[in-house]
Amino acid sequence: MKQMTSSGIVPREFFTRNDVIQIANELLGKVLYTSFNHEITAGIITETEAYAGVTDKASHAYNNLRTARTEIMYRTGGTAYVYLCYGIHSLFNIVTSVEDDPQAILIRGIEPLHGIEIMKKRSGKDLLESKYGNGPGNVTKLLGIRVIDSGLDICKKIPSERGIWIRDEGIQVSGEEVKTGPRIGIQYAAEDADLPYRFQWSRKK
DNA sequence: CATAGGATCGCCT
DNA sequence: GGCGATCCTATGT
Repeated sequence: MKQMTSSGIVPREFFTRNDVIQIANELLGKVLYTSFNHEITAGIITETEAYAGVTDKASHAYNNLRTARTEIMYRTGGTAYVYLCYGIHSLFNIVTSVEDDPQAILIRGIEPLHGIEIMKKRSGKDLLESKYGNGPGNVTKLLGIRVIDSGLDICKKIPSERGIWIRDEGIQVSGEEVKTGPRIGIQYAAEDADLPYRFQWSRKK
């Protein structure tokens, strides 16, 4: 499908498809941007996990659970869903499918691309190695994403105040560089714990 | 109202 | 490999 608009912003139709597994796979190599207080940072998406809606025991929306927190997951594809994990980390997800079908993708890793100095400041590191973008808590730390950003529309570029968007910059991801496996930290999800819904991209040198 | 536990991370041994 | 940090959410009384 066409994923490139004139601005390069990944459009709504990319996210509203009813196939969260496919979208999680296709997000690898896309570039995730944030603009907070006019500070723009970006990273190449390297790891994702799919959460497959009301029948997925690992999903916050399992069994059609609706609460103040999960209500965001019921919005249209292309909406940001951010929540606090272990009282410490903000985890960033992208809602997929259409309204009232709460599928989502957790972004678990980025390779820092733009705004390196800002990311250094956020991480407290003098040297920003690419591995510092590994892990969902580290993604939000480097990009500055917080729980208050839950509900943002990521299908339009808002380079001021608080904005999140994704661009297709033509980065090629070959299938053989992508590892698929079970999701992390969801042992409670019983028979769904072993589903191969995690996608990791290791770029060849 | 009380309580248990989590889609994690980094430091410690 | 183990563990503490840290607080919101969901559930049950």
